[in-house]
Amino acid sequence: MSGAGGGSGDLFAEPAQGPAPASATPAADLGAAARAARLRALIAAHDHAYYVLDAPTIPDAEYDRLFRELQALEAAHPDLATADSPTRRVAGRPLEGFAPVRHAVPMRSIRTETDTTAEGARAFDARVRRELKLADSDPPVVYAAELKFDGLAINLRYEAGVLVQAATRGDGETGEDVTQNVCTIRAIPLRLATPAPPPVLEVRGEVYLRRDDFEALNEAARNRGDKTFVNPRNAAAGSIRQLDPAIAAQRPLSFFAYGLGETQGWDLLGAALATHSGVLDALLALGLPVCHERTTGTLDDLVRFHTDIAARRDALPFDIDGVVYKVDSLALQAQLGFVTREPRWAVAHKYPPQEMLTTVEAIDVQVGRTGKLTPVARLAPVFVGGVTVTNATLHNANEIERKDVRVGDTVIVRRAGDVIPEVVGVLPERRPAGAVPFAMPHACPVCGSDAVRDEGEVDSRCSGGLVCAAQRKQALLHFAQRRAMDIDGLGDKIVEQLVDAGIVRTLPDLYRLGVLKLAELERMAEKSAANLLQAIDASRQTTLARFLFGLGIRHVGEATAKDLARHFGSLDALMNASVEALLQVEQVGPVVAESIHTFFAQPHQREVVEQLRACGLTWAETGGAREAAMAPLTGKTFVLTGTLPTLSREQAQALIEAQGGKVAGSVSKKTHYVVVGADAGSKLEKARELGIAQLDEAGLLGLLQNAQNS
DNA sequence: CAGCCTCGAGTTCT
DNA sequence: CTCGAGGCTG
Repeated sequence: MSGAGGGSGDLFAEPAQGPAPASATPAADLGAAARAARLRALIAAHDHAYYVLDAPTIPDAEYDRLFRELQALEAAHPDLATADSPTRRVAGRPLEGFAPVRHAVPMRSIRTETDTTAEGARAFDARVRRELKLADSDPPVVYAAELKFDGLAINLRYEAGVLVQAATRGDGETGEDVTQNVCTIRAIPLRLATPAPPPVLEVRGEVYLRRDDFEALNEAARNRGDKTFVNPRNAAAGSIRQLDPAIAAQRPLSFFAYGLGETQGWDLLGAALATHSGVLDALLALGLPVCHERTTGTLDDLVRFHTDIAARRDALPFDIDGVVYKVDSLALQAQLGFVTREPRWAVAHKYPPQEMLTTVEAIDVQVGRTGKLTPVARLAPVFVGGVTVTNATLHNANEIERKDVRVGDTVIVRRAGDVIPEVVGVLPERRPAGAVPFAMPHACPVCGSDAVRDEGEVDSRCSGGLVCAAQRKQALLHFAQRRAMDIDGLGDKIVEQLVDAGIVRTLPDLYRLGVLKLAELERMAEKSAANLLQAIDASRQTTLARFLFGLGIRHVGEATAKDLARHFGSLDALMNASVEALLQVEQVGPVVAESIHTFFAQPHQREVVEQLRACGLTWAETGGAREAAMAPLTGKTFVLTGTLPTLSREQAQALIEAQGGKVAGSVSKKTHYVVVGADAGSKLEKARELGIAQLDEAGLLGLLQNAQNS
């Protein structure tokens, strides 16, 4: 089916024409009426293409031009304005309140399956078969499965094909008239795309906000200093209940149709309407947006649908809170009927909620390796998205101020596609009396040194440096981590004790530990003490890059440490390098060069380095840049994706780097090769897009072999 | 100078 | 994984 305009082929290639002159003659009025009708059809067709088919047909500027021409025409000829004119989408006066609307057919809720696993579908199937008195030998029941959107349920009433009223669900019997606001939603056709519309057609569906539209909306609100919305659902509901339609018009709301209310003459439309899925197809043909994430089939298909959607839930462009199963045959639906107010032929099958309410019990301040003070919300434990959450970072003072999180507040916690819990927002109405705004401390909570927040910075930092026990602990943990010195068994619990007991104050102290000292610690039996000492001992033999990374110089991470090691070849060459010499290293600019130079200019740091060398730390040194330039893969950038058959990611990286190549984390134009393993994801797609050479493990090994021989 | 690309740093729970 | 900042490129 083509769009609302009726389907002539030149619809999208309308030549530009100016608005009709205001001082039109009666003859010109006839032209104006035809032109206005033409414009309405064009705009409706473009809206349909953009919002329903998701396939824009003209540039925004061109659309705006058509729209303004129609507005001008209708302003000049008020009698031309019609009920289905798209100009209705931006017009309208603020309301005093919403008029109640009694639903001709109640808007029922559907019961929720309690089992949240994919197997929950079986309980529904079993109930349906029992009600229908089907034997095991009878054929399987056919179902329709679709998404349960997290938005606001709306009833749209079309009379003779024109949208005349939109109402919220309310209590199911009586809702509110929100026609003006709903008219601003471009995805909703103001006129049905059929030459023979039924006398009455009520369409039910969900108004929602796409996640990206929600983010953009909040971003704009933030820039204006306005209050932001907590989640897309609240934003959608708030927009629909806006009294001023001009505001609602600016909210990028979307809509999906999923069912019917009252109908008159609808049954004349055809035989396809024997099933729920046929009804949805018919609604789509009438120009209404219907979500394409749906399926029909038997029980196994429902289970598969639930599993599939669960896996892709976070990647969907909008929030859902589950899936819905319906008996597809309308005849069977009628046979099943209702229990009290809920249909027996449908069930909502929800996923574990990704958002939950909890309370803030305290806001603590953590001190990081660089001295950064990070406020952390201690939460009453909540089970959200499959795990119990008790902590959530609040990032910095700006973030807290923006969300205005206070101790005692009830907050919404989310665990989105990433794993990391996040405080989404506060419910101000649940705030206890006397809750005070959070203030960042002006002294380090660990060592009491001044906490400084530089001009233009969002972070506060403890100025105590290594005097601060927190920073010392973090520095030790960083030094010991796998990608640095790789000291197995030196975790946060042990470091905590070592520092608090005053046994370890500096990095070299680690290498002077003995069994006797370790025996003083809790949870440190002979065996684990021996293991730890063994791990520390093994770490003496290392690489220059690991050692540099382990020192924790600001702005020197793993990649930069490798660049520095390759360029200078020896620690002494690096320690004595001038800022100018440091700037010669690739990826090192003024900020990084200054940071490195300052670090090694401090006698205290040079002392630490000397002591570490005296403790027996060694690594192979090279001739530096000139020698590195001889390596066969110098200047080549690789990206690893997926799982290789025999090599681990680390092994592959080491092999590439051994010959001067570099392994980057993401694919870009500058990538030379992408090494593709099993279950490769988005990186492979990107590589295809950019036409970058692909290697499998054998190809990589071949390349390395060739490079070595040449 | 703007926009792209990469790296560093911080974060939670099992 | 994500954000922000530093470095590089056109």
